[in-house]
Amino acid sequence: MKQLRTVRGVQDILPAQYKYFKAVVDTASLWAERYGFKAMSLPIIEKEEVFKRPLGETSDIISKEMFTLENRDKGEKIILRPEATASIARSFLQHGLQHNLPQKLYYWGPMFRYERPQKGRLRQFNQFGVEFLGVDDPYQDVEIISLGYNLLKALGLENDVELHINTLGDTASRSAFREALVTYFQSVKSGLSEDSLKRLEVNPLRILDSKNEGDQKLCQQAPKFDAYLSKTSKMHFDRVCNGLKILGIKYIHKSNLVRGLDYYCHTVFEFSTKKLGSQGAVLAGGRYDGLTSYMGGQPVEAFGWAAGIERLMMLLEENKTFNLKKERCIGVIPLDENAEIPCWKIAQKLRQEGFSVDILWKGTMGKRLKKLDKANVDIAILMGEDEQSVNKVMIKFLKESRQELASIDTLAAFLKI
RNA sequence: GCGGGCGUAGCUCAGGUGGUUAGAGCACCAGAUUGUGGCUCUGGGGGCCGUGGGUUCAAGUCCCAUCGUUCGCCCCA
Repeated sequence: MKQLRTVRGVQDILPAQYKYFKAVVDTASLWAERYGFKAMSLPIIEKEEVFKRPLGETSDIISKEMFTLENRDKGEKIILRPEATASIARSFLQHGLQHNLPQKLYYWGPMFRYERPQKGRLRQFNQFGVEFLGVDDPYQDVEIISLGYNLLKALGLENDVELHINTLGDTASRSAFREALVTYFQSVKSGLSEDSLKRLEVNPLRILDSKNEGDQKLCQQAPKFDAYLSKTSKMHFDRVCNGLKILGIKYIHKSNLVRGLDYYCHTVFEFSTKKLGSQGAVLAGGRYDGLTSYMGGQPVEAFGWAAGIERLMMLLEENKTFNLKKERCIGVIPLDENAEIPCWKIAQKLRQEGFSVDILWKGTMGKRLKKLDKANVDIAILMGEDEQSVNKVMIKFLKESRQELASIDTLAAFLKI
């Protein structure tokens, strides 16, 4: 029989890696809560419409990366969510959260995109995200970016990433600029690369960050966004930059930073790394004031970001400067049959006292100690005939190569020191 | 979706121009060690050489396809 394996582009995360995954989620949750965000959970399946308009029909995610399902009884189309910001907006409207602004929400969970797999790019991957709804002050943009910064710093990754920011302006500025770009690039169309010809149709702003040399040359002569930015857009962005300076967060203004999703406006940013090949973005987001109105609700100003948990996990694994929390754990070894039940009771009691305890029922003492040593366990508790006769156990401190007898009744107190 | 590299033991990898029973290190198991782990030594188990087809007297090795992975493009977390 053929060996069963995971489907393309998805992965198991075994305990050896999961500890890093958990470190990312725990650290991110901790920091989100320090900023006043509240956790919530969203479904993995949604109606297609939740994403279609907000992300844009022509976006890659909608046009070619959706996992679709059929809802059997109604024949309606269901999709596996490709991201969660639109889900948040849907949930926000569904439950009337706009009546209690602002809302600070965070979530994490799997997302699905039908892409060509690569290192750091999976078809099922996990994102951790925060969304701040009901705020228009540019300093709040900075506040949320600083949460991302603090998270990366807490993970010991601040030297692995760069912060890139840009503004997409308001709708009017952006469409004026877009028009100017289209006019310009139409006039030099013959010099554009094949990819950029497509971009000209789908997302002309994208031509600006083309890696093609010919495109880049043409871009030098292209209209500049600055000339089309409205006064308020400019002020917004200046204030964001100023806020970052106030908090001492280094950034690079990349005027060609564009997001592929329609719902973004004004500030967009990404923390990106060079250590993951072409999958550089580890934590990215921006402002999306119009998102709720795409769904038929009142417009609500909002700012948020999402981080790729697996990408951060990979950086963490490589970096090694991050200290994983390790609980002190104990292994209990009954040396003969008579010791089994007393040992079991001891283990139960210690667990109730808050210790992590494993019982090793079988094997020679040497084998069992060896197992504990390999598992990096701190303390072994041994009980054989000798100990039982005096109502004690042997406590072995594996890291310190010493052991001493301890009374069973006062064991928990003894170990807590 | 497009172009390139790579798939040999659980892991990391050797296996010139095709030629006996496919190797190493680490890991695993057992013993040296019948109440004491780490160190050392000795032995052992493990392989449809990713899969399918083809060329050949003969394929881990060459060819084709396919799947997976990886790098770049695209895109993105």
